[in-house]
Amino acid sequence: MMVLRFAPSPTGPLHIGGVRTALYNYLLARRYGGRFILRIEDTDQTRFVPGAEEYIIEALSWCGIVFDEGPHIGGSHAPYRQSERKAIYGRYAHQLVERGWAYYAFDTEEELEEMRRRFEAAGMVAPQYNAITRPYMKNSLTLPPDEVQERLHTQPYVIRFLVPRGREVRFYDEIRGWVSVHTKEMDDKVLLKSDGMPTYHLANVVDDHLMGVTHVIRGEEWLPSTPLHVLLYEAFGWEMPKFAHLPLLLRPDGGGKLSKRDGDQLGFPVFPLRWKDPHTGETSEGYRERGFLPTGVINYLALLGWHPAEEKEIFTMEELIQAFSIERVSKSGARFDYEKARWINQQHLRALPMEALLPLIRPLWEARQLPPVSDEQLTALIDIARERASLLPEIIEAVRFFYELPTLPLSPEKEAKINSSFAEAFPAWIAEFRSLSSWEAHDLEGFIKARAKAAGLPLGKVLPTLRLALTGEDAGPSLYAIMAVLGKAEVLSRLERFMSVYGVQRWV
RNA sequence: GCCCCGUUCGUCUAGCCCGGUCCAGGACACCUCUCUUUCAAGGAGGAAACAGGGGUUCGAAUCCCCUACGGGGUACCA
Repeated sequence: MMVLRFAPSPTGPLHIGGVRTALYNYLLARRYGGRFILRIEDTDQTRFVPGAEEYIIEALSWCGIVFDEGPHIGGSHAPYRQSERKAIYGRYAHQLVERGWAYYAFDTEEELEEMRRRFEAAGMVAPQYNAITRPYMKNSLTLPPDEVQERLHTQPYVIRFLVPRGREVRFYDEIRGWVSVHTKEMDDKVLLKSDGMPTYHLANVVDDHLMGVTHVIRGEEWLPSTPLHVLLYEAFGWEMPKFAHLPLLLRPDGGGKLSKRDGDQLGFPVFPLRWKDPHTGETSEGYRERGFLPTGVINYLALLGWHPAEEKEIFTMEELIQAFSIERVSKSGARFDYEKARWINQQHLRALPMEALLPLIRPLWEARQLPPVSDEQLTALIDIARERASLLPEIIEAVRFFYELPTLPLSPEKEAKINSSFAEAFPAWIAEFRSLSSWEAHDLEGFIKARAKAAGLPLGKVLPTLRLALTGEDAGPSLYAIMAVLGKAEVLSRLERFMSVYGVQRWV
């Protein structure tokens, strides 16, 4: 059975690139009826951020990405927080030492620093802990056995991987094909830190094995350390999962990968949900708060680096699951295009049935403390506005006329669009509106068209003035629909209000 | 510096593995026209790309090599 996992570290909010990684894992798991695990990689206790794990879970849940196992729901491989699995890694690390694949190292931070300085002075660019420098360091390979035993009991130590000499490590990446690296390019990475916690490399390999993970889909930043992971699988004698390294999400200006720190400095959110930094108190907006639909975000993200076999762009999650395949993921980094994300969201917004849209709009309406509206009224307003909205709040903005009287007098530019001959005829029109028996949009349209024709006025002169009088705007939804939702009394009152400012005398 | 990965319209990409059907297809954005009281939406059309150089071949976006550029990695971070 196929088993996939998403393994974020709770060092802050999950950014949009992380959501995409989770999504691809999820899609593949669902596509082949596999299991999907959430694992929290919190092995760096110094970087722990309160609330981050909860944020990650809520964000993915909002996106519609659901797990079969995880810290929030349990499962047969619990616990799912690496900090709670600490003892496991220690055992495996020592096992590697016994087998000769790893060794103890006692060098202090200062000694490591000193080593780097020395080798840099000798012309080395970025000295590493490897076959060349290792002999000069304090570790169980250079120190006499009794001293090693002594130090093991009296001072902190780490366990480092002993990179074998003279080997070409090859592995097949499902997206990139064969990748190979020579062990002379690798360094003796720390496997177990002096606080007893594992580093990512050890923890990820041990957990993936223990949890039966069959496919590791992660960001490209892990590609260079995959040879180490390959060697670890070999050292343990475990079967390797398949690897796929996703191209990175790049900043729109192309200058590097989209990072958490970019915040919404770029003019669009980089987080799924709003995040308030517990240390600085800074908040960053999320896609949810911007008014994106989760399906819209997911759809856009799916297309950022993956292309379906057919030329189709709008997908539901279910359709994505059916269409997804790792072979069609592209190799190169993708820049984030906020305009296209909006367009895709618009497509989803239009496809959303009213029953689903209404409960999304009502809380926004209420949060703005707008006048109370019945479901019928709100439905009518949404109907009027949804065609021209890409984001949820735009629906409310498009019906501003409903809850806000036009500002009179109008701006000079708008004033210039008032048709004087029609303004002159206003009193007569108002009287006739008042005597109308039906106030349905369709009937209003019929009446206005007929009445304009009779008066010899082109619609293009009548409607803009009427719109200005009723909404204070020179553009917007169908005027007949606007009149209908506004209701007869309100329309008449606004027309009279308009007349009181733009009375006939001004136009004679 | 070294190592790894990448490079098709402004952007996301199709095509590349299995050379000819590609004077390179789609989408967003842009421009024009159309519909419309207006703004959107819709419809029609347009401009817009194979990083450069060498090979291989009758023929290369597609295969090989080099160069350039971009990105990632190079921590007791993930």
